[in-house]
Amino acid sequence: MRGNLFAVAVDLVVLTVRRHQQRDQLCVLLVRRGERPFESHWALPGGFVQADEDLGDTAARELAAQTGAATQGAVQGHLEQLAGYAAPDRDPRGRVLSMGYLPDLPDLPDPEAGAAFLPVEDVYGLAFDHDRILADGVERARAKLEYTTLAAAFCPAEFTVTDLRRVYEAVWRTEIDPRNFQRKVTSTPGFLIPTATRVTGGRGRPPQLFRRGPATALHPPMLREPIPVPV
Amino acid sequence: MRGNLFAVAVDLVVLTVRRHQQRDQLCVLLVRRGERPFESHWALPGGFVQADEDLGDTAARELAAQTGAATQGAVQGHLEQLAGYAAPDRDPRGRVLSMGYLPDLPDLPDPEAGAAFLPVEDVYGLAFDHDRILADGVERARAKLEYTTLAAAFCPAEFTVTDLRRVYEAVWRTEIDPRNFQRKVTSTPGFLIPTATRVTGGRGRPPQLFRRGPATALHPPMLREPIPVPV
DNA sequence: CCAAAAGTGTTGTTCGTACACCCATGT
DNA sequence: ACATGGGTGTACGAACAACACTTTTGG
Repeated sequence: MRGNLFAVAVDLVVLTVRRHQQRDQLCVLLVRRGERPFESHWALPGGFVQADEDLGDTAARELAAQTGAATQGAVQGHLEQLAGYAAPDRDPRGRVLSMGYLPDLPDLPDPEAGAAFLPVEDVYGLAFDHDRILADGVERARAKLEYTTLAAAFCPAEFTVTDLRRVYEAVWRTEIDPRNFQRKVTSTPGFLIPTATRVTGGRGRPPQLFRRGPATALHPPMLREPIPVPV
Repeated sequence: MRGNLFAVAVDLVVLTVRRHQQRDQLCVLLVRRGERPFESHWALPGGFVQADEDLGDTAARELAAQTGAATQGAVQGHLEQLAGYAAPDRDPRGRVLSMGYLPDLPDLPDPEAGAAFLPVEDVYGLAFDHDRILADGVERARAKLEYTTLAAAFCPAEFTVTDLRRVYEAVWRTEIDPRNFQRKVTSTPGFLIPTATRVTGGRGRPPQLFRRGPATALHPPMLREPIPVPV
């Protein structure tokens, strides 16, 4: 069998929306490397594929290790492959191919020591080519908000339409008309399930609380820009 | 460095539209394997990543080897990564990770001996997990017709609106209203460039001939189904 | 003239945007 | 009362489906 031999790794782009510097921001889970190369640099969590593992197995195992094993069951089937990265010089130790993975999962617990959620806008200089993998993951997540119900996974178990809108606004860095957004998401069957309770204590009219519905696709999709008119 | 070692390969899903059994059909380039395992089975063209090659380099090299080196220059930058496949038992020789690639290229010459374009609908039982890779490639190509001008790459250098429509119909296995299709594609700026010549010899009114324009995106996209109403 | 294929005009519907307006609560 | 945020109604426009209709060739 011709060809060079590679170590194969999986790197995770774990995204969430957190309040940072007085606004909701898209954040990514990073870990501080404890060994060379890139010792003490931030990096995406990940690890090598072991014997008898498929890529998704490795991704699920690493995800459970980083975010608490409790979520492992719910994680299966919600891991999306991003792309493969295999530039000859991407790892000084030798040839390593890394597969990027993007998990779609509900709101996450706070990270352990040595790990943190940092706003993607402030992140530069990650280890290896992780800046690139992160950029691809963010772009994929942005695209998925358009045609899937992924945004609801960034919210807590119960949330308001405004919470959901803030997810879109944080991920896309745009402003969305609250009134049209309301109609759009509440009229999509299976996206949001109303609960009996309402929120109290806020300033205005108490909003309705919703849970995630069974729908995964958005038809028609949510539009990201005010239509790029082709003239 | 922990983890198992893999050979890394690239497999190409080279698609084209050809006339087969009296109708235009989406066909894929396959090669007959000359060695074990899966000797004499059909397989996707591909090969192993060599030293100092990145994945795209390997894909471009294999593509040039299979379709004639003449196209190599035009091929750069038109290779889209599909996904990585690394099931532990996908290759009996040992652990092999394969990256699928989908080239977007203009109409192709006839294949060499030992290779053929076969209708994707008739293809089963390819070597390794190539049935799966093919299915992923076909689905990606179908999706790309919606929002890119890829369909024009399946046509000869000069083509009619009807030629272009037949590409959509062959790839999507649907029927499209010729009149609305005409308006849609001719009104998208940069998609089609009219030429001075017209076709003669056909049965009805001679159609206008077009060349591929510079546009790569389709805004708004071409719709694939009569809108899957969510009720 | 007639059939066949190319191409245009028109109408109804769906869906998004913009924005006026009403609702329900805290202060 | 009034500010604040939640939520509804409505008018306008863009784009698509459906299909009648005109144009231009070959037989």
